[in-house]
Amino acid sequence: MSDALSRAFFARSVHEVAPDLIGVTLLVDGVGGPIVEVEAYDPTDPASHGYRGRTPRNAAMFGPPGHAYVYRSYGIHWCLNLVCEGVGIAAAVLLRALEPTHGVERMRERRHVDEPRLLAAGPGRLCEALGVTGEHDGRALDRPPFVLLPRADHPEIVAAPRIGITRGVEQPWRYVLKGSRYLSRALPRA
DNA sequence: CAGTGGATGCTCT
DNA sequence: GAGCATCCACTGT
Repeated sequence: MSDALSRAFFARSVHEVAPDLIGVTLLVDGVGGPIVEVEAYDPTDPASHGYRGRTPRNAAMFGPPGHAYVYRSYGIHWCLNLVCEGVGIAAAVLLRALEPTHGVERMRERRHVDEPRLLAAGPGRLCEALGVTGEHDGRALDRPPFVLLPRADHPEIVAAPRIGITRGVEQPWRYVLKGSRYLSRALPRA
């Protein structure tokens, strides 16, 4: 097994970190797998929660890099971001999907679904499968329950427009593992 | 398959 | 009071 990702990994622009996260294995209490889909949200981005300044909800986004930012979506789901850049700068990468490889049985129980394809394909599903909740907001990513393992090989990555937003729609800041069966949605046709 | 609408809670205007 | 970085069930082809 390799060493965990260094803190310096996250102290960079989201536009560098986001594609670098594709293929990185995320585990929460031993449950998870390789990340196959993410979205970048930078400080100048009107679609970002941090765009209008710091609030109680988005405080973790402005905190030190290498920490989690977890928020509630549509009153029902949790969504997990990995904070980048530096203190006082709102920058984070939203995790949208991963390939279930570790603790698959646990994911099935939490999701009440059998098909591997539907276990962690989508930001809300990913959090439910891994047991991520608001309790994880602001927690360091290099300490339990989180584990992040570097990828072995450089994967083929495709950029596309982001999903579910109304502003900043033209930015191709969604990154996916090419050919993955575990995406939240298929890539738009070229 | 595509499209629609409801659930549900919190933040910010 | 509006608007969500969503998911699921249900409708109609």
